[in-house]
Amino acid sequence: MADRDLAKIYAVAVRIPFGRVATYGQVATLAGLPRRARLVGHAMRELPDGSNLPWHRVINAAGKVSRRSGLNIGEGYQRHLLEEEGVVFDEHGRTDLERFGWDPDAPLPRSRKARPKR
DNA sequence: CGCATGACCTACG
DNA sequence: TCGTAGGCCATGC
Repeated sequence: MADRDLAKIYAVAVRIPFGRVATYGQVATLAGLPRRARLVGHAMRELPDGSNLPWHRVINAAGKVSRRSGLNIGEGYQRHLLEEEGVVFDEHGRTDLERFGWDPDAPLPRSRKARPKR
């Protein structure tokens, strides 16, 4: 059922740490849905506004914030939220997945090890 | 039930 | 990095 898959997606999305971003494919894979990145997109689209889910931390594989169909919520709203978390965007509206990309192997990089330096 | 669309991804050039 | 092509699947008409 779709609802069950959506629950997995939400479970993964809520795990995205502060100041980090994850791609649809990544979330889908972590949710146990390798080829269902599109489903993640639909899941986000169906998300209510007052949701506690960090949907703004979910972006596409290109490192850019995806544009919702038809009316978008605002000019760079998602980008603003990410910037508030410390995520930096370049002129192309793209972010560095190498630095801000969420590493499932390093859920909490509170110490050294996974240093997002580059 | 079939067709078109979509907050997408991967592969190839 | 970008453009094109193929694929996946839920949702709406």
